[in-house]
Amino acid sequence: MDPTLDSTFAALADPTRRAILAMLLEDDMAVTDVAAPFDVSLAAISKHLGVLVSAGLISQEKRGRVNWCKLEPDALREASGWMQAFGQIGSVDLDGLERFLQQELEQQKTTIVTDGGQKF
Amino acid sequence: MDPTLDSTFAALADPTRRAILAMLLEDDMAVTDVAAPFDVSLAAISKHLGVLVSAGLISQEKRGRVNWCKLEPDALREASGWMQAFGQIGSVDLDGLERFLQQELEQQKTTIVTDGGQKF
DNA sequence: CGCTTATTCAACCAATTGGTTGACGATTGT
DNA sequence: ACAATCGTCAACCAATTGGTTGAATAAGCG
Repeated sequence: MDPTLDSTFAALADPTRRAILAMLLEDDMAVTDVAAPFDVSLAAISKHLGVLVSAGLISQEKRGRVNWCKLEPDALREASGWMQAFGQIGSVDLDGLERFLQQELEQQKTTIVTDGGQKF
Repeated sequence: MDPTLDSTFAALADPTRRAILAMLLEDDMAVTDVAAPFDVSLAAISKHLGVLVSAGLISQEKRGRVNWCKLEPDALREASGWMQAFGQIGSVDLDGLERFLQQELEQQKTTIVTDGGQKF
């Protein structure tokens, strides 16, 4: 609703929410399907999705009884722009980024599978 | 101490801490000088600086009785990369990234990494 | 040595966060 | 009509966060 830098960074600070974003990168998903790989309650995931909606990082559209979640990557632009102010970062190697992204996604899934839902 | 994406984003989620980082962009500063423009106690700023140190976004070096704060922009690199991976997907190479993710998923199904080292 | 400056520490407080469970409204299928 | 499914809501709980104040530590100064 009021996507600020605060809410964007706060939303990204949680690994479960970052994993959700990575999942939504591949396809729009129903809330239940988003929740499936995680070892927390559906209500907890519903809350996480609410945080992501508030930050403008995803949108939800209810069709029938299914609430579809859709990535809104534009919301990252403002936060990304803030970081560009720190010019020292330099240009980005996209291949490296993809590997990095994939690694985190994979680590999320691995943690979920092997860790029995411990806190990460 | 163990700068993760979690701690980096969490540190950036606070506007006071972002302002501190912007100040340190121009010069290294003593804690007292960092605190000067803010309308909160020195102890509060000291805590904020502690959060930034834990996230690896700054370092502190005590010379005499003055604790100098120095920006460490490297810590922003992986966070910035994570975000830009999303931000550029729509305009750049969504299909390519999806193929990459899918391919890597298949590859890593066999080599399950239980990396406790939490690099991200 | 004693005063002042610089900074952290410790205890406390209110608000927020991430999680739970159970009840509930709404939609779909038989 | 009835039951199952989808998802949110409300109440609760423990841990964390951002803030306070006051005492404590440490270093420079006259």
